[in-house]
Amino acid sequence: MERAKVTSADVAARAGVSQSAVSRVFTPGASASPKTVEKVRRAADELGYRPNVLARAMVSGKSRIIGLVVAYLENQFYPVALERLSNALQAQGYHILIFTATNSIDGADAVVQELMDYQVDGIITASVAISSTLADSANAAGIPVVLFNRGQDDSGFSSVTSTNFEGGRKAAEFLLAGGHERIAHIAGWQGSSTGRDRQAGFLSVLQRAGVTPFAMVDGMYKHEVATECARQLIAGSTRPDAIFVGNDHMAFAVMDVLRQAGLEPGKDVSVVGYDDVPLAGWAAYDLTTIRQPVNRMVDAAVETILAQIETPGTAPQQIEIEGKLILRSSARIPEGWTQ
Amino acid sequence: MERAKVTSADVAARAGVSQSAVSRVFTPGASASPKTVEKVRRAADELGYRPNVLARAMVSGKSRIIGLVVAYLENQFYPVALERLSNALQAQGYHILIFTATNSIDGADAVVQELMDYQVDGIITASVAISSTLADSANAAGIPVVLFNRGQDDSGFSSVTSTNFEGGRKAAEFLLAGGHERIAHIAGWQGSSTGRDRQAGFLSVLQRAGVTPFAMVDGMYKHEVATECARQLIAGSTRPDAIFVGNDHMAFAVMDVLRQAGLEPGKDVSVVGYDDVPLAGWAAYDLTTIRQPVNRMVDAAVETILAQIETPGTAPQQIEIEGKLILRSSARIPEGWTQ
DNA sequence: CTGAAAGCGCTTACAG
DNA sequence: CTGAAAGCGCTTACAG
Repeated sequence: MERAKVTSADVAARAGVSQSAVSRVFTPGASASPKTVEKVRRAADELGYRPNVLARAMVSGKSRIIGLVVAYLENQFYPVALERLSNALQAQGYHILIFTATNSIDGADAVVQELMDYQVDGIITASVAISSTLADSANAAGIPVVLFNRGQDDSGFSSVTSTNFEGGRKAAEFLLAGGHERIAHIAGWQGSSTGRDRQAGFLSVLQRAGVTPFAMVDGMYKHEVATECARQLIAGSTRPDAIFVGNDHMAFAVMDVLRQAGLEPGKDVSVVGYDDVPLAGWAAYDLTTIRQPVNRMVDAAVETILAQIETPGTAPQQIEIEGKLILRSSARIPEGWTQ
Repeated sequence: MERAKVTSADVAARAGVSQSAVSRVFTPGASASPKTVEKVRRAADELGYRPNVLARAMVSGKSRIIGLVVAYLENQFYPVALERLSNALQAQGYHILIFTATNSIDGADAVVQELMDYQVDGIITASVAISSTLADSANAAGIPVVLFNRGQDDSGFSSVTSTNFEGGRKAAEFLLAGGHERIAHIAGWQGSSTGRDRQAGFLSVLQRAGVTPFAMVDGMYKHEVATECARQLIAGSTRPDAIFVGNDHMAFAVMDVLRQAGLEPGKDVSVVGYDDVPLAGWAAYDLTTIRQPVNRMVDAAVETILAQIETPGTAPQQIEIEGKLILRSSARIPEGWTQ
């Protein structure tokens, strides 16, 4: 029962104008007399005509589609970012073609290649790195790429992150000021820039203070891995009195393990996370954490990618947005501590 | 520095064959001699050629794009579903064009219209209803629509839900069997079929048992609304001894409120949710809930939409998948209770 | 199996 | 402002 698609030619016939006239009426900025506009709009309404975006994309070379590669959707940070990203892009007349990837390099590559087959105007990768081969390929095709919440030095791409090194420092300073003596770190995935930077910032402060971390392991940004790490951390005869965890998602797992072992976060063991996802503010966790200002990060990503798309020649930029420490009850607050 | 796009004509020239030959080599099922295939593949590789999906879509009338409308991304149920949906569709060579919507009818309508402009092969709406006007329009265009986690009687669309009425019954039976006497219900949004069905099932059991609900309010599927509802529920001189909450996302808010008031879920007040999102299984909540088998729901949605796309004339179906009660510690378990 | 040609539904110079 | 025409990059009958 599929009604034949109505095209601009159908509208033209009904309105008694040329097909080009119809096109102009639907092209912002094109010129048409009020009378033509009127006739065309009426005919279009009667016929239920809407321009075929794909055809427009073919001839104009602009698809108004942004490819988005995401992973780690269990981590609340990403759905929240995705929602805002989609809204911001929709408001500008762009839409998101979404690809889910594993966190392996290969996974992202295959997916980005497919993205390019769709003639996307730009690509945003969230929490995913891509190979330099593919980087070259995107660059050659003139497709801007923005790395979201991940940096990649060699790529020549734009990136938007929080000040991860600085965030790691803040966590360490806070924990040190709290008088903790056995500070452990369950790090973010060491295969990612964010995991490495947070850890490096954290270590830099400890080192300058002459403190050796109680323990340091890679939590891989995975809930189950963090659970296992936390179990082992508290299994020995001496335990950490503080744990800096590479992101909130893992910190929740750590807090669950502590409580099940009868340890109270904030009292027996201080826990500091990274991100400040909504859940971190819920009473069940009330997690002290370094906030990644997701809204500002998204806005920056949108701004930079649109600039590169709409003003060819715009240079890629590496944007870092400061994150601040959010004090809650999961970690002891140093006497007289002021941000 | 944008290298000119390489087209099938470029490849043809280099391979010394016609443009049609190149097209055939890249069209699954088309005929080409081994020698042609060899020459074309080599030339394509050397040039870095990949078919333009948009051009293919235009002529074939198949975009291999599925439009997805989502909302409520803070509720963990949806990101989890989205991830699996995207993976399942990618595996079949389809991709998702994502639109975020508010939960208002108008929002979804505007968005679905835009989706159709992209010539999507099908539309999946998660947690969003669409108007009958738009339903007509999608039907007329022959675009299958699948409602995910939402039903809509009049639309003639496919839908995939869990057995919501039955789920509401189960919750009520469980709570009654547990000897609770003041059972409240913070319902899912009454503007949605899921919210209404769960409530109706719940009420049907209470009614047959001659029990009047202690209180019944609409939590709108919103965390903050549920927080407020819970506060009021426990503010009076008599309190509920059990609360059935329309989904897990709201149940978490309820548990937070109870604890902050010094009430222990599962002991002072039983809480039962709906969904069984991953967080429900984490120790901090350990929420008793009716599981919506998200994987099976997604698989059913994919199956039905692909059937309708690839075999025109396939009738829409309303699929209901059974959800079972998951026992955890947030609600008292009746003596000798067996599922 | 293969090439020449038409056509998918648009936008955009080009003349008028 | 407007129409005729070319062209975006493909697929697909149609002959051979």
